[in-house]
Amino acid sequence: MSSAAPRPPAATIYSVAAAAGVSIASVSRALQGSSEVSERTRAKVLAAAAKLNYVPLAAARSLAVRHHEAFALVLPELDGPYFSELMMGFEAQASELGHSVVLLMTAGKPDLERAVRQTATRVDGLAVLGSGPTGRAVVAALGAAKPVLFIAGDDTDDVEGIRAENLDSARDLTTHLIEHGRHRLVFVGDPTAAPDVRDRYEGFALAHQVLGRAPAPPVRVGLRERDGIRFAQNLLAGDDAHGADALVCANDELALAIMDRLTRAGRRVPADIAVVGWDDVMAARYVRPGLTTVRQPVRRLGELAATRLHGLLRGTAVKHSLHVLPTDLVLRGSCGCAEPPPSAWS
Amino acid sequence: MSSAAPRPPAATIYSVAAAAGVSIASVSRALQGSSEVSERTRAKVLAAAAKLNYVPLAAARSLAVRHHEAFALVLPELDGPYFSELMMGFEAQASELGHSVVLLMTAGKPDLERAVRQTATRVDGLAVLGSGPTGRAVVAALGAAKPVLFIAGDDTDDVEGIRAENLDSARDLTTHLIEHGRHRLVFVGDPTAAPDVRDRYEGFALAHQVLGRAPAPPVRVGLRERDGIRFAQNLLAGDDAHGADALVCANDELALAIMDRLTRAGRRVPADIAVVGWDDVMAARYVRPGLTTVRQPVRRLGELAATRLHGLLRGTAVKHSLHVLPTDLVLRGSCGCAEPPPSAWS
DNA sequence: GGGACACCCGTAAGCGCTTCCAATGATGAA
DNA sequence: TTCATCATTGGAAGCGCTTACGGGTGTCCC
Repeated sequence: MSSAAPRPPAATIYSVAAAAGVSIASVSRALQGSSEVSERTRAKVLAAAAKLNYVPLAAARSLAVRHHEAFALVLPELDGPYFSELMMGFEAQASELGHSVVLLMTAGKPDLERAVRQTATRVDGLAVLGSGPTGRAVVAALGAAKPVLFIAGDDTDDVEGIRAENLDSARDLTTHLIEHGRHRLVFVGDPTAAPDVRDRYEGFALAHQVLGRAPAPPVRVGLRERDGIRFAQNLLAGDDAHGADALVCANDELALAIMDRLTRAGRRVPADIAVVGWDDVMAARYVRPGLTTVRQPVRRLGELAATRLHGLLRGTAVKHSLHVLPTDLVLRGSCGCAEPPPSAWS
Repeated sequence: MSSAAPRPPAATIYSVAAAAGVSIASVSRALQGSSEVSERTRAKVLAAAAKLNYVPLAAARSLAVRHHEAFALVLPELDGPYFSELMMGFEAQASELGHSVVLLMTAGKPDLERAVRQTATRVDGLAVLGSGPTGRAVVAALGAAKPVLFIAGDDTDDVEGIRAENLDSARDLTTHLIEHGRHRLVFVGDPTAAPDVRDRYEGFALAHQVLGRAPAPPVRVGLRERDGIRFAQNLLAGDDAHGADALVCANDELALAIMDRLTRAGRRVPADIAVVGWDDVMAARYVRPGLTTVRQPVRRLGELAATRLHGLLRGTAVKHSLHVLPTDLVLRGSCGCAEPPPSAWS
């Protein structure tokens, strides 16, 4: 049922040196592109390395040079375009800077601290999405042993943070809804769940206040599809958001699920009730009406995380200068705007 | 403009040993949970380690134990639920098996071979999505230096492969469409692009052949949104898929984009033309009509990849036993079936 | 009370790589 | 021709950790 893995012993710098007839120092120099080797030697080494299929051992190098050339990205999960984009941006930039990225997912991990520590052993720094439980666990596990960066979280004394703009866009979005003539706006999402959501609700409230209106308290639900379904059921049953004519949802996943349920139950969007979200996920432009939402520069956020970690490591980079990236409103049909024609569709 | 990073010198096993008043061997033993230490010593070591905020150096351990406890996952990109799910499954299982995962994205990388080699230096084995250009590059860069596993690719002499079932589900899906009374089915996708797509077209063809019909040749387009848009335009212009009353698309992204464009142009789905896809992405159940598709056990594919890599490494696991995971048809409205009621909706 | 045995623990030898330092040979100047 | 100079090279130390190996306790039994 099982067959041995007869992998030949891996080539080392010694076997390459022997094959090339030079010292290991020369092999190292030739392979690192140092100028201190003659062309002749370099050629011999390269040939030997190729023949032996030599893959140097990062562990040995790391030990010698005393760093890893690797970053960790720790995410709660990886569902939906937000995480994908973030990760792609991070990986691209890290790679550009010469770093590998090791990934750690925290959802469903029984011993988070252990997982964090194990990851931390092999990287120079970690970027963590959110400063919530995950973020705290990371800091708890690591102390200040390695640089940590919070993405879309609050920055604290010992941890830096970067994030996208939320408050202003929330205010604009809410104001936009009010200008559509909506009177009873309800925010769907839990402001205490994440700084992102907190800021969005704050913007929502602000838009009301400048008009001398009182914002309704938020309906505290999670960010996932299932939370939206539950909320929609409650709304239809008359329990939540009574009489609302506009729903400002904390993200698109929520908004999409709610819109779907409402529509199926005969409510018309946006005629009876407007629905908007955040993130501009792919599905947001496929539903009818298209979902009005806020596009976040998520990829850039990922890139910035890698860049900043790099800076932190090298001691260049101002400490605790929170970076905030701008966002864009994208208006589609669900807020009451005219649906853009197909040709302008993107 | 820049401030130094005054990170104190990291604690090592030596500093912990000194602080605990024991030898480094004892520290190692205590931290590894070896039984060869007294409770007293273990407690002292743990306390010292905690106080010093000790994070052991994986590089040093790797060097000593001669493996990395890490796998690489090599993906072309990370857009959409397919990749996310795959990665989540892979990471979860790898973690379960005590491995870290380092991620390598190949899209947009100028020097792929270099990137692969750099990644390979720090892992015990690599899982690669697809046996196409990316897969070949990996094998080229590595030779047989490390175990490599192709996910959803062809397995070759030196590389193992795992994948989801495609041919049968394609046959079933196609047959289902024919049973709905469709006569002119067209396959949208390029069978030469990936083994996945190849098998899907093969199943498509098979379904025709058993009924004594001749399958139409595939319309060779890519798998992305933009490819779907272009195809839809051609179809509307009468250039491609002339007279088709059913479109079997190589994936959901394509199907969704096509369905959207067609609907906007006044074609009724499924009345005028049925559209089906593969993957069961989130958006597939939000569009109206719901997209009939094939659900792949993508997460399990990721898990299996990690498990198999682990087996390969330990020499347990049969070589070249291609694993094929079963798939499910999920019937929604776009093929002509009655749309399931909300309560049965999932 | 002495020997055998467990049980812990410290010593030291590497793991594969980088890099400082000294040695070598070649080259040019005197 | 001789000596200083330079470009290359090899020797060797050391990065932090694991793990035989052997030595030192304490315990138990005869």
